[in-house]
Amino acid sequence: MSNLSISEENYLKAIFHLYKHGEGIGTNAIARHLDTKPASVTEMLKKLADKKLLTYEKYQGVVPTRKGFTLALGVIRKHRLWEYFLVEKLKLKWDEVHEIAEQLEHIQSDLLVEQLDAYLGFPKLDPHGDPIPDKDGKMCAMNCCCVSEIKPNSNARIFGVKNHTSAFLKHLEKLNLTIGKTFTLVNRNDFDQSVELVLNKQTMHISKEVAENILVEKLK
Amino acid sequence: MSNLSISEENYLKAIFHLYKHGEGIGTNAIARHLDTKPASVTEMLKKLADKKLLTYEKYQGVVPTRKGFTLALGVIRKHRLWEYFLVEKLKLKWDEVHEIAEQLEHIQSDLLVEQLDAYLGFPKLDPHGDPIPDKDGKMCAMNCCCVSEIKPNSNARIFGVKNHTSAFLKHLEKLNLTIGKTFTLVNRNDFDQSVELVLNKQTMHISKEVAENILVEKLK
DNA sequence: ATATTTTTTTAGGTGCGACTAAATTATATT
DNA sequence: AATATAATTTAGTCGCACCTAAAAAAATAT
Repeated sequence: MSNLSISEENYLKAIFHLYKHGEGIGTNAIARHLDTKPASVTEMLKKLADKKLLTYEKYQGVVPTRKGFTLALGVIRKHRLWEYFLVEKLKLKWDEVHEIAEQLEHIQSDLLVEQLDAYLGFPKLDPHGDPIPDKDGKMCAMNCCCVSEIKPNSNARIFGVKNHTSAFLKHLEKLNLTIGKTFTLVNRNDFDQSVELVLNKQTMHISKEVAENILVEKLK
Repeated sequence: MSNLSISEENYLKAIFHLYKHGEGIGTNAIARHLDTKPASVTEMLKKLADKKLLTYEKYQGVVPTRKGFTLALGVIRKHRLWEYFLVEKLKLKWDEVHEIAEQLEHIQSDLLVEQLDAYLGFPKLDPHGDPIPDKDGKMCAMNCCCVSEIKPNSNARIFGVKNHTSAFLKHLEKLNLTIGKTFTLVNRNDFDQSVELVLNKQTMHISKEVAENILVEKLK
């Protein structure tokens, strides 16, 4: 029975995300992700290594083990199920749920999670377009990319977001750039990487920062 | 903004319950309630007194302040709403929800609580018959007593329970003594305070311990 | 290849919430 | 009222998860 503290779960989650985004899992990166200091990370890595949740050698970085992976996925599963619940059942807005789910993801009860999943109808995607791992950690493959990666003159449908902060999501809401919307990217400006797109026959400008954080699936 | 730790919330809750049941709020009693040691309680009482959640003077015991009272009620509200949710929506059994609600009650988000309450239809009672405080801390008055307090030859309807442990609730389930059931108490045995009652035309015996933990409303 | 910068680790400390053992105060008994 | 018992508090520790400052190793630049 591996019962982890909230901190330990958060470390595993952070390491998982860095690993998946191929960002290189350094002490510094983890610290930035968790809003903590590198020295604290080093200590925790030793503890997690003792528990066989990752392999760690001084100065050599970190590799999660299968067990660590599985536990991280379990936390992510809970986070995304709760987000789905909060939006679909409790009618919270997509920019209101992240902080709450950060708390709910640490509730320990397998029974609870499985019943919640069933109650929600085994959803595949959370309100931000992220795939929800099933009971066995499997999740649907994602075939999407950032707006900053698609070519001018292509059509795309908004699939999800990379940034989950309330500020960003509210901004998207204001621009009417929500999940499911389709648009045509008409131009990318070389000097600042901002893009022009047409949505509902209206032309709009979005900054590089915004473009990098919107995930789309290409159409046709 | 008074943001309490989980420990602090648990102390307030324990003190509230002792206070309400008129059990005398001693360091010892609180420790027993929280499965901790009296010395630890003393320290925490000082901290809670500093935060004006109770008044405390050495060796003189404790009195919760209005603020402490309100915060305790808030935690209890959340506990009971979550229990209701777990049973009514997720279909957990009444003996499976207490532990989980002990965790969920510490989730911090006013918005979440109010939406949950609305989603559940503003329930007045939780699955164990305990009243759920509303937004303002008001809850319906309870007019019930223990089976150990009613007289032979009276009819009663089961209203709730005092003991929330899984063991006790499973026991009741087995005896078919669940909320809403009505019975006639036919006799109380002097030597062990056990009682005989008739439910669905069947006579059954229940121990003093069980009788003390079943709440009933008297009929006719 | 050496020097500089960045990253990572160690050493030593802090606050929280628990603990044990010992001292103190309150309560009950005779 | 004196004494025994029970409740409470103090004093001193501990583990966890964080911190800062300084040392060590790795990466980068010259």
